[in-house]
Amino acid sequence: MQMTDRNAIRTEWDKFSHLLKRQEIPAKTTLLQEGKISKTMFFIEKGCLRTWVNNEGKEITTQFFFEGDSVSSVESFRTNQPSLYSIESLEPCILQTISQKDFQNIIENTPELKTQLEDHLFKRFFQSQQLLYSFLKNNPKQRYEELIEQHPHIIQRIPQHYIASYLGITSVSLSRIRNRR
Amino acid sequence: MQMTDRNAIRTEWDKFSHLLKRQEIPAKTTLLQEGKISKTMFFIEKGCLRTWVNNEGKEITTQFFFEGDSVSSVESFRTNQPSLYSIESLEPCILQTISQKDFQNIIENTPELKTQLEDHLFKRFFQSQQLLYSFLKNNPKQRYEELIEQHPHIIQRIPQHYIASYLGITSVSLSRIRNRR
DNA sequence: TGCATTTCTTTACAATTGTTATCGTTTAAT
DNA sequence: ATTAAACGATAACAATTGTAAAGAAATGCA
Repeated sequence: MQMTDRNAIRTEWDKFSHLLKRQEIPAKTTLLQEGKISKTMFFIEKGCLRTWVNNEGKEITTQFFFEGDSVSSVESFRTNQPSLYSIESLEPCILQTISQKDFQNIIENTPELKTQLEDHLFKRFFQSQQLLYSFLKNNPKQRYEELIEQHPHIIQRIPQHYIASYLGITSVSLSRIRNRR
Repeated sequence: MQMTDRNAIRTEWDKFSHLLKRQEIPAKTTLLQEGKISKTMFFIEKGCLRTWVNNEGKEITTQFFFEGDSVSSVESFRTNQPSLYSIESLEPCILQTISQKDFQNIIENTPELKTQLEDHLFKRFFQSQQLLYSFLKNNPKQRYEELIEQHPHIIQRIPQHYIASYLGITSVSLSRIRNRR
């Protein structure tokens, strides 16, 4: 999964701002390709990103990220294994980036941040589980309504066909759900 | 989510076997009720357990555990929050149990084990994510075939209606999938 | 062994979803 | 401003799933 905890970790990282590099990218820019090893972590200053996996030629979006979020292929970043998903911009973005090497140095030499990172990962784990439960408990319509309730900014900002795959359905089906009743 | 990493953590824990209590329970025994705070971790010596959530009166099984697995409501155990699911035996079991207090003492005083626990949690996080991807990528039939391939012992040992809810479908639908082709 | 419970299958029907395609509309880039 | 690309809605049809009910088969316990 990815890191994303608005304003929580980011503020701590400001102490190491000299290790950050500013980067501007247009929309639809690939920051990490599925199968490659993640060597960079991104902080979103402006814009939004998504992660997605290729499933038999079709793109499935697995997560969205916005201003204040930190994004990387966490497993790949941590274990040097190939990433299971791609990271891509959905809008023109301003990013701050840090290398894996610098990141690991900071973590190893700052116990406080290490603890914070572990707590952060634990929270992400918890959220991932909650999302899984939503698939077990709810049908597509219910998941869509849950998304409206819990993450209205996603509905407002992201094109629907990305949201559809994020919900595990086709864009046709999402359009039907929206225009029912 | 729950801990489960056959023979990995367990062997380390043998050093603290004097803190473990042996417990024998019949099938269908509730070890932790949804909404309660988890104060115990279980190691399965013999038998199997499941975790499940209540969804509008219907039970949805979220995970299965077997010999060598360690089981607790990890989030509840770690944060003292009410558990989101129940833990229940599916067969008569022999368990070894350790209290939250003893567990935390060991973790805090054994850096090696603390690191091991964090790695373990990271792996669980990764698995939880993989499972989520399976829901995004595959239809029920594909998920069932994936389960046969990756966890055949579950198919062999667990009644089908539990497996059905674990796959996010009804037992009727699973029966149909099995008897197609 | 016998009985009760649990488990699995099957049927019929309604509802939902996937697929493919078409067609406006909106958005973005030059 | 014009053109191309992206996006969303809709239709028709096949396939899948949920629901409710009934019954067969397997299991567990007295």
